[in-house]
Amino acid sequence: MTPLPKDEAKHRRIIQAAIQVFAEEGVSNGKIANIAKAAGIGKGTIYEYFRSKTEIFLAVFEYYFNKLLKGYEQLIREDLDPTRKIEKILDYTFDSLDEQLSNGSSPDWLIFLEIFLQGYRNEILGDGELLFSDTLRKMYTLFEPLLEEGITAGVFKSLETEHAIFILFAALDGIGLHYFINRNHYQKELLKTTIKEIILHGLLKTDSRKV
Amino acid sequence: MTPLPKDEAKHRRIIQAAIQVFAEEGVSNGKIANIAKAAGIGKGTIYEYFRSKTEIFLAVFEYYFNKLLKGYEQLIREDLDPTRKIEKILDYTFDSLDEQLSNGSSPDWLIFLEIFLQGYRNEILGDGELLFSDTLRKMYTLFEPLLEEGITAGVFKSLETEHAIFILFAALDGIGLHYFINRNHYQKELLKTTIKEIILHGLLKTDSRKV
Amino acid sequence: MTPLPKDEAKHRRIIQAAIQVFAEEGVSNGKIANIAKAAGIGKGTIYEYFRSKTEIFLAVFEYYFNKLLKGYEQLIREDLDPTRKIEKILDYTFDSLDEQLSNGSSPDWLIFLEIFLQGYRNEILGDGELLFSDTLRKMYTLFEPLLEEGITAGVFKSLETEHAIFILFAALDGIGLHYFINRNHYQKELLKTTIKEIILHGLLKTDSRKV
Amino acid sequence: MTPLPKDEAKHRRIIQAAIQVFAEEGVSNGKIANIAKAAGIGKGTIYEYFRSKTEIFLAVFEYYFNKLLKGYEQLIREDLDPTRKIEKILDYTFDSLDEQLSNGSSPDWLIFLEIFLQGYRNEILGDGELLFSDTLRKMYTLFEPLLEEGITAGVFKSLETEHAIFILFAALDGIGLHYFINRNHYQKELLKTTIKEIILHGLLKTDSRKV
DNA sequence: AATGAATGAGCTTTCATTCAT
DNA sequence: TATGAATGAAAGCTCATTCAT
Repeated sequence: MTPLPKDEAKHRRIIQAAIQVFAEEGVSNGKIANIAKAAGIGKGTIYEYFRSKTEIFLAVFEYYFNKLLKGYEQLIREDLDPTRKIEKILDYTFDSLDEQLSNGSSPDWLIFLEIFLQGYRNEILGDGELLFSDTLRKMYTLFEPLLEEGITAGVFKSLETEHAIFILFAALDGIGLHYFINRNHYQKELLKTTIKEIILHGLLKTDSRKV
Repeated sequence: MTPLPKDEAKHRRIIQAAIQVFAEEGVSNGKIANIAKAAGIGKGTIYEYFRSKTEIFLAVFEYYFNKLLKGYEQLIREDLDPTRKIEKILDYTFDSLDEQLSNGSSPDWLIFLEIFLQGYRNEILGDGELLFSDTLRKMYTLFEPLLEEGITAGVFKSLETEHAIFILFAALDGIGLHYFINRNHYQKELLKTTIKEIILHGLLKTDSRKV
Repeated sequence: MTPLPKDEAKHRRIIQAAIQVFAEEGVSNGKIANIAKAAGIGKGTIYEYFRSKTEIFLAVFEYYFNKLLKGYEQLIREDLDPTRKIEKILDYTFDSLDEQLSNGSSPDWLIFLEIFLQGYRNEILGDGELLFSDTLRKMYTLFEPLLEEGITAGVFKSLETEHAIFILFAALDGIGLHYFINRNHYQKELLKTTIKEIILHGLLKTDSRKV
Repeated sequence: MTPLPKDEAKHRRIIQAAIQVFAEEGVSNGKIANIAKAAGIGKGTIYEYFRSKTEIFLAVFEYYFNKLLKGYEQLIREDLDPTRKIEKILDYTFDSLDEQLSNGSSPDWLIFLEIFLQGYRNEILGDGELLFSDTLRKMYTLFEPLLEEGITAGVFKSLETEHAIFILFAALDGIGLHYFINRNHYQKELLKTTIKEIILHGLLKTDSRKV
């Protein structure tokens, strides 16, 4: 009850086709027939590789998740001081969004979100495994060492890491999403600088608490 | 192409019913028949008030948007110093999320997001009016005076307001969404304090730039 | 979870259409679309009256069962001596088969059998309620009083009624089925006489056991 | 349009596999893929031995028919008086049914019937050769000598053999089928005795016609 | 104005059959 | 000769929408 995939390349092609179709038609609106057409295969062939539409959802979700994870993991492993790393993570997020958009303009982020929402609702409603919120938390934890490193080094404030990292990731996600939606109305570089400024140095001009 | 509604109360009841159904079944999965049932009216009657399911989407979206807008507008109009206002906005966001969840736990935020995604996709693809991204920007602008006030008063740094406010709102949205999804894994009060700390005073322990 | 049927007449019309289609195409081969067409309604309408194809099976089965039951019940209630009743039951079986065949020649008996087989298999395999074999036994019991009456009256041998009646009914069923299949190769009247002869007086010329 | 089979053993293995699959899934529901799996060969190989699923049906039918025929033929050829032969035929029918059921409980009789029904319907509807009802009559004739022998010997009444044998076989078939379905509710030995009693000596206590 | 029975386009999924290897 | 990946016709079922009452 797992070994369906035969031709690994075709398996990937179907996922790519699904992404394309979901991007154009929406996730719960995306038709299997169109995925097949986009993949250049017969409708029935889809079912040689995936047991159901839901299984395609999950595969697409996993694909994105791993892509995201890999990108961030690499950054976090780099030998840089924590402040610089945060800056790079921010830059990376914006840049990879832009890249996605130029590469055919398929709004990947939305697909991810849409699958997530659908899966998450099922999760709440009792069906489905606790996949989605767990997955998300796996993402947060990825960033924890970064924060801990900075705190240990005495560069960052000694915030409660678990909650602080949640905030940073969630904020980044929100900013990414909104940037994506409004990409034509804001200047990327200015956004990047401003975010760094606020996150690193805060909104207040003078820190009234300093001794 | 506008004057359908006759009985204003019934019109509202349908929207409420739609929210309830969308919350339980998802937006593109929510059935008109169930909306009618939840509203206590006949299936056909829905079509006396809305021309199509899409029109219901939009009405629900508008309803949420106005609710959000009203909540934030009120806060922004209050006679408080800008720093305190930002704190109240944060508190309000978390508290109203919690309230939504306790009131029957129907995940309103998700509905908003789901409708948004769907509408936004159509926007990109050329159908549909430029409603969604414009709407969003209307939201941002709401916060602008708050920032300007703080800058003028010399309390906030003199950031480029348009971009700064975009960031603050987007971050808040992301944090709200993730909090919603993970509400059982984090402590609300600790989150609130940490967010304020980071946004207001920044992540760095000592501001190397201070004179 | 029962009150689907609205228009009783249409409900019956669908069952009739199903019988017709099952007769022509077979039970598991009979298409919903064709049932709809035969009933002169839309495909979707079927599902306003039946939740699934299986539910149509069962309704058709029930229809036949009740028809059979009613026919035999009436005969058994008649005020005749037991021997004569057995003869009438036999006559009735043959005559109603012939009537079915002349009325458009749709082989109802086969449909009954086919549904039975399908349902019975599911029964064996664990799905499905113990409907079919129970139903069948309800049929047998119907004939029990007839036998008991004859025994009490000293006309029939004192056989173990439960088993004897099983045999008589099963034999009748078999004979009915085979007659149906071979109706053009045998003479009805001769069959009827011969059956009565064998069942009532036995195959042996001289009953060697007689005292 | 006949010479497909190459490897006789594999041909038989496919038939056996088909029986197994039909027994579990039903005839029109039985999947070629599963037959192949059960036969331990590739799906495509089936088509080297059979042109279509229908051809498999027919082969299975033929297989059963020959098995039945052989069993009864053997009994009829035995050197016993006609009365005893009838008794043995009855015993044999019950015993081989029981044996089938204990041998993995696959309901072979049902498969035979199901294929028969399907084939017979096509026969009626004009497709298909006149295979099924002819086949059945071949079965009846098998028993004719038995009856003739008894009549000639003066043991049996001088009934019209063709019709009488039809009745005896049809009754036996019905009894077999019903016994199969209700095998847990009746006592085999009691059934056997009662059947013999009724068939041989008739239902009536005193034969009023005897001189 | 309100209804819900009727509808059919359209969806996912299945599976007998083909055919390149 | 044997295979199983590929296929698409076809089937059951859903549901937004219509419209007679």
